[in-house]
Amino acid sequence: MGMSVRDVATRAGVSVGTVSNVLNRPDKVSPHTVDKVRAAIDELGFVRNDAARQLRAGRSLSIGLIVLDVSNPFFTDVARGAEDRAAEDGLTVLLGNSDENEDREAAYLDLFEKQRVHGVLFSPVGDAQSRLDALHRRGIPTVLVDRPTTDERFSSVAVDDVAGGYLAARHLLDTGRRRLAFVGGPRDLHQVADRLAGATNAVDETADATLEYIATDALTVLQGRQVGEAIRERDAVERPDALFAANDLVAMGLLQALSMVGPLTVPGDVAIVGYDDIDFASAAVVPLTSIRQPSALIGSTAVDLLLREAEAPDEFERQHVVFQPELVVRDSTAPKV
Amino acid sequence: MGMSVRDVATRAGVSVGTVSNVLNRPDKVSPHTVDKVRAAIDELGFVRNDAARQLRAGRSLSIGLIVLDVSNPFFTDVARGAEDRAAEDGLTVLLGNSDENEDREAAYLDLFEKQRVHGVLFSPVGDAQSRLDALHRRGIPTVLVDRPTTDERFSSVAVDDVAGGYLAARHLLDTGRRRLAFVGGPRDLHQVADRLAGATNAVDETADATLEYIATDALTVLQGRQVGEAIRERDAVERPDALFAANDLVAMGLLQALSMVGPLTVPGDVAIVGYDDIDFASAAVVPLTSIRQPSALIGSTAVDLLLREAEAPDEFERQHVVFQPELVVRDSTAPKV
DNA sequence: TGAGCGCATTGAATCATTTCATTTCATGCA
DNA sequence: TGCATGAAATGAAATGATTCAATGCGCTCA
Repeated sequence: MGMSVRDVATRAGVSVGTVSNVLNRPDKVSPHTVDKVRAAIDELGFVRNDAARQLRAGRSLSIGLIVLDVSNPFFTDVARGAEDRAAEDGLTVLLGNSDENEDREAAYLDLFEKQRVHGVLFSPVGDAQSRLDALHRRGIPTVLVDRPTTDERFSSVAVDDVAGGYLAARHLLDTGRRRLAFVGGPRDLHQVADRLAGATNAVDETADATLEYIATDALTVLQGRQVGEAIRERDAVERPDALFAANDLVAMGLLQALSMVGPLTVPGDVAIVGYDDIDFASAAVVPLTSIRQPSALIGSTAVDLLLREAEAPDEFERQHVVFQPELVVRDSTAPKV
Repeated sequence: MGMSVRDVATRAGVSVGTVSNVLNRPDKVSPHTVDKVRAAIDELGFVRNDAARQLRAGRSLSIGLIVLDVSNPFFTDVARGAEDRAAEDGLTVLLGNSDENEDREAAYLDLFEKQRVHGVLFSPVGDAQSRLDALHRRGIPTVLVDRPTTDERFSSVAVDDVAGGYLAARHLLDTGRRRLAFVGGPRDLHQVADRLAGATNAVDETADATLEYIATDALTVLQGRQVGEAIRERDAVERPDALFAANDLVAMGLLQALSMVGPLTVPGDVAIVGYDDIDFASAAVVPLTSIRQPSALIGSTAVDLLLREAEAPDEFERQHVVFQPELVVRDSTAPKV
């Protein structure tokens, strides 16, 4: 228990400096000595103490990542991308789940600061201005994730939700639909606003097409089901022939309500497009057409920007990376027959 | 930047020892001095360096937690319970996602050891014998989560899956069903084996009841759908009138296949019980009866045992805590009319 | 007045690692 | 043989918070 470099040094008959060199720059040490030291490490079961390392180094070997919801596959994929990229530089990702709660978010930021992380990646709850100001004031490299910004103090990595909205609506129009409806809310979520804006752009290009906005209180299956039930009751002339849901959960609710009961069919009477391309989307009763985001790439890119900023905080130009989403076509939008 | 207790001490005109006392035992310091020191801390923006604290203390202020799948709501609830309990003792939970991958699991264990965590909570991948042996050899307090064991070297916190299986089957029998089928696999998952065993016990108590085992390769929606489609095609005499799925995802697949197409209804022709009571379960087309596990309680209890062991490693008697699951009745098992 | 008490404060030592200026030593070359 | 060279190894210093034995100080009471 509690073996230190000093114990290893004694055992191997060398100095502590040499043990440290074996650990960090084995090429600077003669092969014979390296062997002796490695043998001593094994015999004693020595495990490096990260705290001492970090104290000496002035900062930790980790990056903090705060997501809005760990159980959302989008964020777990982002985390995976970040971990893999960080591992390339021998760094670890500390994962915090804010659960859209500002107090939890603030608690994680405090923790990360005490831990002297290299920097923080995060998807802020609300506008988080005060917390962002504090991070900037303290000079902690910070990259905003899935949150477009023009703030020049921070880099950001996001996906073009306007383009995603356009893709979805364009696809519906291309497959012959004309009476579109966008389902989602609340409208002050930037994802909702942007996706709707993109859809609007596409509809505006097409003379005889219309787009209705149907608001929900949240992006959940239940909310989608309720909207779906309301739509089911409408007269045929009032009914949209295509629905674009702000995310896959809402889309699944719509699908359930429309296809379960009554005479309507998907995609026969109504086509549905979701957003996020979660696993459930392809496993739905009618496999769901959706918009896929390059989640892992978002994570790795964010780490990349973070490390570059951490290396040269003054010179590094903050960047705003925006990825393009991708349309994944499945049965729920097959053309009308 | 880089303010230390020394800077704070200078600013406040006191010694470093006093600053430390203000931080850790403010009642031992005169109120006037406390104010001076707090003011200096604010003015300088001093943030404690965890690495130095941990170095001195000999161990970190955290507990490691490794789960099989962060996106499974069961595990995020466990994590929440653990975090809350740990916070009571001023500790942090480092969350690692093994994703049922032994290499990732091993990497997290290494990390936690270098960090000198208080101990490790984990839900091992496979039998993990070698990793468990290593933890024991090094004297790292370890609590197994959601993994019943009789191993006297480790405490464990789990849910009685046999009882859960019994509850589910008993409920189906009580509501008048007689031809039961259990759907799930692979059978070497202890959850699958135990839940099936419990269901078998219940069926054995009832003279005219039968239980069929229908295997799946994994516990996913898709696998459930496939089984559901096969059942839909059976002749009425061959068809079960009640299905008990090894988890809610499988149950949802079954529900989709049975209730979407064809003449069968749920619960009219076939009743369905799931397991885990995930959010989706109550939002399904037919709200799903399910077995709920006290997930947060599992997490907090595990931390509890861990801390008691960490305090007195030699005296503390390892414990095997087993919680009882709970039946949550919804529409999918309404009695036959 | 001075001994005795207790609260408040001090600051050197400690934790484990890394770094780097210095030392050691073998080798090659004149 | 004497000297220069450079690779290898050394060990003291530094990182920042905490602890604890020692000290200071104000007060009471004889």
